[in-house]
Amino acid sequence: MNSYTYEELIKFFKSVLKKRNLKYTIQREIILKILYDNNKHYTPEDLYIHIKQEHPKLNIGIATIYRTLNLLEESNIITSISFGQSGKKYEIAIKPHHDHLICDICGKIIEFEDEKIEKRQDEIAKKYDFLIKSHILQLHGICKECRKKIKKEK
Amino acid sequence: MNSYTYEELIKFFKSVLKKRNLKYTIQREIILKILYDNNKHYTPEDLYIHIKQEHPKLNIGIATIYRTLNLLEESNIITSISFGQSGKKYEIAIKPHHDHLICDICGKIIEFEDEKIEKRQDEIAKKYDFLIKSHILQLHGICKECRKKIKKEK
DNA sequence: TTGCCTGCAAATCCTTTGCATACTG
DNA sequence: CAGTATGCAAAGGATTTGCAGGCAA
Repeated sequence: MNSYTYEELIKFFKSVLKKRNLKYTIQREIILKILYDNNKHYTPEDLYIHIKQEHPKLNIGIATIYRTLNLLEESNIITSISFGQSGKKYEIAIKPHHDHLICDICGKIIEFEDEKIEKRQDEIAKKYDFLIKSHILQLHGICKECRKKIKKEK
Repeated sequence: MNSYTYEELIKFFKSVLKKRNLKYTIQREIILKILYDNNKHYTPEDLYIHIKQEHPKLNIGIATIYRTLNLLEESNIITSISFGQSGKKYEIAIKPHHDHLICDICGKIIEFEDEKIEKRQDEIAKKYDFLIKSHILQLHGICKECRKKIKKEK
């Protein structure tokens, strides 16, 4: 699948900014870079703390983070999601379609890709007359190693 | 659609209440009934407005709705989810697993169920020797109505 | 130089909490 | 009757906005 390099992503971001007569600032760059480099979900607060630590000389405000996240989300460069009690979390949207097996015990992530599922998704979209832009598929559970460990403990 | 009848659900709810020494009130009943009857995702505000209209004589407070939703979520009777700009939405949890088509423009959520995808997931899990406990499948994009709107605006 | 951006603080919105009264079991 | 639940209003958090100075194009 077509993964974006960081350079390609920046290029895309800059073209979005240009179209909307907006500017490329160091704050916007840093936020996007963190989200790109670390394949994790961040709350605005997470990002704020991360930036304070990594860039102590930069006196960033939380408002800038909110504004930037909203801008990136509108531009479909990042997406947000929230389940249960957890707050809203953001992650890069423009990435290859890596689906995930996630072990809820040890946190290990196994990536996979499956043609059959992708194809079936397209059929479903057609049925509902829906234009798919991206998708998220996560299978949560317990990996082989953790199941072994659990057995031993018993 | 729901695997539980309303009576079964109420019975389950009452047993939860009993265990925790809590009481079965008209407010709790109404909220659960709305979520059961209308197979939709509600924000607390949505529910508040709905109840004000359907039960004008009942002077319900928004705090009660929040408290009840938290109680129902803790009890795993409902679940919450939030995508994109939309706030947190609640729906009945005790029903067959289903996945989501999410319109990134208007925030509408279309639910679907697909045997083929579920089956394929099991095959993938077997391949990696992984025990699936749950999964998340979201197809993001633009719904029919929003595509129409966009066309008109051009 | 011309706006857009930023940090700050104030404002706003959403959710939770404290309290006195009402209700369930 | 005891103890929980409710509505109300106030408190608490999270997010947005207004503003004056700073910066990208």
